[in-house]
Amino acid sequence: MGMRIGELAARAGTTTRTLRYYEARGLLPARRGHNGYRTYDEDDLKLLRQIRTLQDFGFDLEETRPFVECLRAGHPEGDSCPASLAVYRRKLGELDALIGELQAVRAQVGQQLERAERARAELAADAEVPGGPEPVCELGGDHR
Amino acid sequence: MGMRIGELAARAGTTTRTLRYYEARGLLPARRGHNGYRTYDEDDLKLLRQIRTLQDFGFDLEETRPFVECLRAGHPEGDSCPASLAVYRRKLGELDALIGELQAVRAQVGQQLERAERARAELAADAEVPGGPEPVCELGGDHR
DNA sequence: GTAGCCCTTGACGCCGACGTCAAGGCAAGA
DNA sequence: TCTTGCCTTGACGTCGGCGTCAAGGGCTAC
Repeated sequence: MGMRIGELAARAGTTTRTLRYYEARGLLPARRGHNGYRTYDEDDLKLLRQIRTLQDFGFDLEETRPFVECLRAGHPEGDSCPASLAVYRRKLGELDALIGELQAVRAQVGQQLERAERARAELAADAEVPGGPEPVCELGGDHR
Repeated sequence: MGMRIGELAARAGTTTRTLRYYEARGLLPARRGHNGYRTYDEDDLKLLRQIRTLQDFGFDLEETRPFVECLRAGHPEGDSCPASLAVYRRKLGELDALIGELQAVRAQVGQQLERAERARAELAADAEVPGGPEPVCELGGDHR
């Protein structure tokens, strides 16, 4: 029934280093066999998968703790407890805020790009009038 | 006309440490006075403001380099050069990709939250039938 | 016995953009 | 002269989530 750290890591698609790190952080403690080896069971795999899923969502390790504790308290899902739901909600707020900021930045950068492109177009057009097209600025850009 | 590092930092709303860091990175070299003090002028302030603006947009320091070099080459704006426009475009792509990922995560987390809330609602409803409402799980959550 | 694989702990490395502290120099005002 | 305030260089600390290396122990197969 039990497995050692290498197998657990492989089954969760992660590394032994990561598991030891989680243990050091108190997130995924391990039992020890007679020889000092860490021993895990299927429940640990479930905990670990919960952590990894949330990590993939961009949750901090600390934010996964309520989910892990909820599972260890015997609940069917990591998000069966209010503390986990609270983390979900907080994360949604953070995501919305971040997405909003990034969209604002995206708009600003887009405007800057358009403005700069218009400025270069005007320079090019001006150059047509006097004495033929002259190069404007070739600092490292478009070549190749 | 010249100013020392403290004044430049204050006028740009940053710190002396930051300016020394930029200099170490070769981004904002400084002349030196007779006593070894760094000396800056209004052009340096302009360079610095360009860097800070881009940093606020989330650009890496290295990504600001083409803008700085463009200004130092005598162009009116940091984005008057093709290399700068290339950075703009690359950044737009990165932003779009990132925003897309975050929106996908947001949707997933939203679904998880709804599912978990429904599950709890069903548990609460089930509890109504037998012998009155019983507490479901109070691990650290909603209190206060 | 010995090769080979897995395990153990400990500890330093990484990345980016600085913060923070230490020890000392220069200039100006009281 | 002494204090005050700004300046200098150098170097270590921060944060998260591990990667990577070192030195050594355990167990199995041959």
